Amino acid sequence: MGPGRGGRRATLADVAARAGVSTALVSIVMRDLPGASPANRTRIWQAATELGYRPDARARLLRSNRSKLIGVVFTVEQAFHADIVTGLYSAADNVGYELALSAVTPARGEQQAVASLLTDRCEALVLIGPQTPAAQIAELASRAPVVVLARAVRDRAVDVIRNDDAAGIHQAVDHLVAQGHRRIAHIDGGRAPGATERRNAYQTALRRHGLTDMRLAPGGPTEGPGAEAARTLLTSPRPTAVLAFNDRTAAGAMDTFHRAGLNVPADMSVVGYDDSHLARQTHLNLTTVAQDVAQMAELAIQRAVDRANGVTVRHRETILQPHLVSRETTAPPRPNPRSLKRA
Amino acid sequence: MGPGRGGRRATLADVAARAGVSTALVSIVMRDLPGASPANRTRIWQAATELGYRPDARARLLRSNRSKLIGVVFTVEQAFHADIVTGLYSAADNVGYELALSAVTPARGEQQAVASLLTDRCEALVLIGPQTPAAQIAELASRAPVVVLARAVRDRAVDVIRNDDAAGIHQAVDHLVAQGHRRIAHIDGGRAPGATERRNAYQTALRRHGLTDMRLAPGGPTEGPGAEAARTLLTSPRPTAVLAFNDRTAAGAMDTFHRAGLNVPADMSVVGYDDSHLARQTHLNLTTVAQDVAQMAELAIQRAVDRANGVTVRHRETILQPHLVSRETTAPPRPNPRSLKRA
DNA sequence: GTGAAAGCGCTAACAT
DNA sequence: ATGTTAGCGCTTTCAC
Repeated sequence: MGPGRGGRRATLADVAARAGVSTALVSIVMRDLPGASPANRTRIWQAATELGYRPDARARLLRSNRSKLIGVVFTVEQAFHADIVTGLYSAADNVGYELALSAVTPARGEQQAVASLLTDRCEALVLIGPQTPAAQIAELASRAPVVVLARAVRDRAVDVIRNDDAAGIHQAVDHLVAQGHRRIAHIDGGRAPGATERRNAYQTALRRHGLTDMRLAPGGPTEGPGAEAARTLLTSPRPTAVLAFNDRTAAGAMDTFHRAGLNVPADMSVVGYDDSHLARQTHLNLTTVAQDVAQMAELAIQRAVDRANGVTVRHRETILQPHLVSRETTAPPRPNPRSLKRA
Repeated sequence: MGPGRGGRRATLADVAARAGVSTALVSIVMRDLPGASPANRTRIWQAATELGYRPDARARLLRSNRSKLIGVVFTVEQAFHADIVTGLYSAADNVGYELALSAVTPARGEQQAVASLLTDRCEALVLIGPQTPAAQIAELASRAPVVVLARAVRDRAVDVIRNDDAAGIHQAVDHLVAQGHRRIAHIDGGRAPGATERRNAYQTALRRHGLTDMRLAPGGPTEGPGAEAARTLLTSPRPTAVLAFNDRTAAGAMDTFHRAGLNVPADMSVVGYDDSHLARQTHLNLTTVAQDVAQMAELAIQRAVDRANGVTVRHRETILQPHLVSRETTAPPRPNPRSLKRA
């Protein structure tokens, strides 16, 4: 039975000794490189298995001076970040890289998360929706290639992959207007990355449709602020549709509406943003603006690897087109009793 | 200005050369060990800063043959896991360890997550709510100390930190019964870790109160199943209270109730489990059974470090007492509408 | 196809 | 207080 855990972990040398070959040969076999006879291949694999040998990542990387590691900074509570991390894993795997995850928690800032990644000798860093000021991110970029995901950072030194917030919001507004909505409110994301872009786009979009009845409610990127902001929208004249900063904001808002006895979408349409796994939950079934997470992840890894290998990259900023996913939280408004009276 | 990124990263030797001292001395200073003159300390720090020097974790750990690394396997979409990870970071920090995070995603199994941690030479592994069969976990434990969090695993080889599910459920039931509820349903967690324990405890607890009117709805650990299960509870005779497997299940159920025009808690009381950050969201404000996450995290790290250092640990399984947090989703049932008949 | 030997960047003994 | 030296486990020439 297995190696137990009493003694030292098995090393390359142990395997070599047991197989009666040199360490160099074992190294070749373990990495599946050409240059070893089939006979030795099997013999070495067997010895390795018997000893429960696992290569030591530290030593390997120290020697080859390539960590094949991409550092990822994400916020542990953000559902959308989780979706992206999922995508990053597959993308990295495809190009032979590993991910080093470093979480931002209420007690662990982005600085700290980044510092540990640097110590790990990541070849590049991917920051998901970072809150760090652009100047600091730029400075970081002088130490390692940096790819920023889901946030706009205008700096020549950092790569950015993000979605076209304006386009997404416009699609959402177009959708609502096409259904006949005229009073469309927006619950914004406060200081969250992308909030400003979406807020501005909301205003532009309404104007473009000749709608002057704007209703902007200060919100935030989570359910709580969404629910609270929604309460302020209950007062007459109530909007017939709400565009939320993201899916979580939307979920919070819907909760408020349901509690107030409103039916979504009959009495109130709601649109989210992100198409996170939350939106797809059958009980929410939220109409939302989808960012192509898989593609974002793929591009981010691609970019990170290219930079790490000194490939010259042309576009520092890649802006992806989002698309509306129409589910069941939007519908034409039903005639408002008060406007009927007026008519 | 900084080091730029054209050349090699600075090494200990570079710093030593620049400061005009030996590498050993630099090593001492970088680790803040006693044994260097204040004069050299400042000189070395300055040289290091000028060169933008960062110690290489790999080399350091390779040499000292202690990785000071605790591997953590978690599921990226689970809110409760996120809470635990947050706690683990602080706990590890307190004892001078780092965390190596390895996520389980829809496309990346627990096996794979564990394998990468093993390659990283983590001194111990913490598995959060793993789904892996006990036998495999036991086998893993022969390769490295393993601490399992939030799941029962009866095996001499692995440490377990979990909460007393039975006690938690009993508290919840006691709370509801004290408020006057007699028809209490349970939406279970399906095959999720802890689901069986909670389901059994529900039945025991009701019996203990002489309540024979059980209503067990098959659910799951997320909102979707919770919402769906709740629909089956709407039929008469409706329960007056629902005990959900966890907070997410509860959130899904509440959503269904609100849509059905029920008021929580007036028409239906709801209790969750975990006291995840979700439960604390002001819009939910969920009565729930709280596991002390900080303490779980602390104990897990403690245990992991002890094992890694060969300390003999007495209790392989530590069972924490949860406690009920009474918020605003529970209240005494109001008289059955059928008897009031629209009064 | 295979092996010997020289490091990767660092720490830990042991000198001085 | 400071320097010298020998590796940690691995990959990579460069011989054979």
